[in-house]
Amino acid sequence: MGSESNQKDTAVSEYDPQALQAKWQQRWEEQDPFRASEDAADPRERRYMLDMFPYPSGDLHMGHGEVFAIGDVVARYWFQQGYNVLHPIGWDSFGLPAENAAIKRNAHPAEWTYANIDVQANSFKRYAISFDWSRRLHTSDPEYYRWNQWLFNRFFERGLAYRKGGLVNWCPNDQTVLANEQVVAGKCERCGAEVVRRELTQWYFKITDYAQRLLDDMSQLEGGWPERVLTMQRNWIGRSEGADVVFEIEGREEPVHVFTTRPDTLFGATFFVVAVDAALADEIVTDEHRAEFEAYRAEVAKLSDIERLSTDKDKSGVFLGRYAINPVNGERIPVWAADYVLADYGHGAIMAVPAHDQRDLDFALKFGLPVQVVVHTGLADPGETGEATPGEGTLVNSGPLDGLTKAEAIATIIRSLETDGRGKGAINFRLRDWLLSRQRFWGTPIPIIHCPDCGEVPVPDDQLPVTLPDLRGEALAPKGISPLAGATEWVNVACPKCGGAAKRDTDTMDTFVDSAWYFLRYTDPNYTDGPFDVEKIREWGPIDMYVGGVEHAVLHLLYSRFFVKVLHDMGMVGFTEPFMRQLGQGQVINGGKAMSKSLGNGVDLGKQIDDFGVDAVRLTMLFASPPEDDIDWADVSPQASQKYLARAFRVMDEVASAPGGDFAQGDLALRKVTHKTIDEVTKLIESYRFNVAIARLMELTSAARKAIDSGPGAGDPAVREAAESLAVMLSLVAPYTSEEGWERLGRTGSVALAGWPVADPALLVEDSVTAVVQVAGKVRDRLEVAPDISEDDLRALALASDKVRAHLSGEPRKVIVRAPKLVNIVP
RNA sequence: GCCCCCGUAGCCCAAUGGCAGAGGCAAACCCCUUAAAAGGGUUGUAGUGCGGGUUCGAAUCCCGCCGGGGGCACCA
Repeated sequence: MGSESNQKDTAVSEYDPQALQAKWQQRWEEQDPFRASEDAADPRERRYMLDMFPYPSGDLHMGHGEVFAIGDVVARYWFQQGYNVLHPIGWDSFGLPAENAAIKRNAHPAEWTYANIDVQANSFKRYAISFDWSRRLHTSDPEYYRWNQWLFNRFFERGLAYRKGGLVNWCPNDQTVLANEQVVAGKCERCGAEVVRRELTQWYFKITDYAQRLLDDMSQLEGGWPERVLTMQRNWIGRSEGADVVFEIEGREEPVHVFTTRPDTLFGATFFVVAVDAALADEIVTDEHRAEFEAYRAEVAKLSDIERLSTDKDKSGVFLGRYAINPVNGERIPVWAADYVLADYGHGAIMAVPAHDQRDLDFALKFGLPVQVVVHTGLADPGETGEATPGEGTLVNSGPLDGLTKAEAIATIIRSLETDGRGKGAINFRLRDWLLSRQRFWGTPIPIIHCPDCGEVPVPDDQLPVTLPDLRGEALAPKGISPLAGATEWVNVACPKCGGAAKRDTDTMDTFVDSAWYFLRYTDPNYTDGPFDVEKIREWGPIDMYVGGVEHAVLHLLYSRFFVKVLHDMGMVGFTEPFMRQLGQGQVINGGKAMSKSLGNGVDLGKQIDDFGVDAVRLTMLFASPPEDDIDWADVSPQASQKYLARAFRVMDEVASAPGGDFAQGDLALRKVTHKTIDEVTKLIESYRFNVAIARLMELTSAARKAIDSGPGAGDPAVREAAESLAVMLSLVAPYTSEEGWERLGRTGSVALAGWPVADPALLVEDSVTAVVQVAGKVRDRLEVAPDISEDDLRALALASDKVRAHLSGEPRKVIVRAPKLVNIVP
């Protein structure tokens, strides 16, 4: 090939992203290059890369664009490294939006759902994500949700699924109950409506049985999960250590337990508080006080959660006319009902120690209850100041505890309580059981039949799945009870046990049940003998990398961890944690704000792709910032990304040597750049620092550009080496550009499976390095030295420098040498 | 109120105890062009939010503030 520019101009092709997409998407469709192998004889090590599966709310949006780009880099890197990679995709396709759409269009939720899934699947294919499409699943398929029901039955058998009545969170907008985790600051996590409390009988999973293990097993995740997510889970589980103390209530046979983290302050308990909505309050209130109590209870019930839980709200409560007996000193203390004590934490009742607890003090001062100091902290009397003293100190007014420190007193009193049978050391969790019933249609029917004679009877496994009846349009409108209740024919069945007339449970499961185990089914989504093939999970699990949004830090991730522990106890999986590593990506925002319809600042992923091409959009997402940071689309330039890709493409396209040449004959300077880049990019990808990795690829591209234009020229083997390495490394980010470049380089087969380049250590060694010589921290000279120079030699060289000596008068006090890069002389 | 993370150039971000700048955007200038676009190239600007401290040496470690973000929040 000649070097005349006119000849070059005709040879160089235009970089046309849309044309490349059409060409290569079709080839990949034919070649199916990312299929995971189940062949037991396949010697490749297995890796499981999982993206949080999408909800089919419409087409893919910018957030999907980011999260799947990140996951795809990891998966494609592993493919290049020669692993047998499982990188599946499916849809979390049960849920409310489908139902709302169906009501509006007088249609079935499935129509909207599966139409959206098709749209998203096509977008994923265009977006060039390296999925194994053969493992696709949808949670709304009866063949999927049948296994939700099967698992429910197993949980039920083990006492881990149970029904109980109680106050629950109710979303008046969605007309359904919510789990604790789905209530954020008193509002519905999904729609933002203010949540109210309702008395309902509902199904729960007993996640609290696993609270301690959920906490303990986090040690397996340290270093693999973002610290932030682990902290959030710890907060959510909320373990506290203390004691259970038994109080007699005058006139009640059964004593009452309270949980306290401060048993040392037991002598300072001057009153007793029961949660106003606890059954105990209703039971023990005297006739004399009942009217007042009921009025108060009604008033509290009217408050929204937000008002009720607001910290700066005035304390309120009523005296119940009863007295409790302090077990350590026999004192009679009045029993009050108040809303600052929660019915569903601890035992729904507390001993109040106003001197050392601010909440109790506020209450005591408001109602004129006594304040008794039992820990001398050196601070002023809380009864005078209104400031409780919860800190360390010496016990006083506490009989046998006097003179002890807080820690000593806690240990002593617990021992003493245990001896007397009046209490014991105890641990309490903030975590509540997982409420899983939902009064909505588009979900998994709870496989229980209510029989007047046999009670709650699970639908036998061989009769699963309990499929949804065919309801559509108006029949799905929220009425406060499940739409399934209206399907009379469906509801009325024979009891599986006695054959008598019975009714199906009409609630459906929280969709978080669907997502709590879907990753296990990817190993064989068509498996018919169980939710997943135990043998295949042994091969693939646990998941090596899980990529998704931090918004699921407690919900989905906690539930999945719980499920896997139960499955472990059932002997179905060999591990106790599902996700060994987790990468939580930030959000894509625009102009400093979350994208929203009301703000009118939405950016459409499809439009971005139309304008700049898939590769440029992916590159922009990954180059903008570290994965976990938010990306402000107003700060980035997909246009610039496209320009870079065109530049990279031209380098590959202009290589003038034939494939298979001897790189060793190539220009040494460029070869060193190439190998240094390979080395650094490898480390950067492995530490998920994709933005920096891309910067290195840009440098390599510039170096190759220079070599072509003003160096050894396009025919030099080093230029080919640089371009081929670039094509492979860039393929993680920009698969279309790389495929085309690879083909232009005369290479055959998909670049995606070409194999990751390996840096030659011999080419990573520098001939010389610049050593900086500082005097009192200021740079005074630079020396070119051998990289393996000894400390002594470098010290001698530095001290011999004229520029250095000019700043020295006499002998230096100290010389610090860090060969080969730095000498600091302290005069 | 408590806990965590983050403040580096006009902007997005590198540098994890050793020369503050790798990369990009924007800006300015040059080459190419009849011209423009495209393309190629060159260049600056910050002393790291503020104040202390540790150290031969601090963006980096420690303490206290300021600003931004997040989590928990009447959990006994």
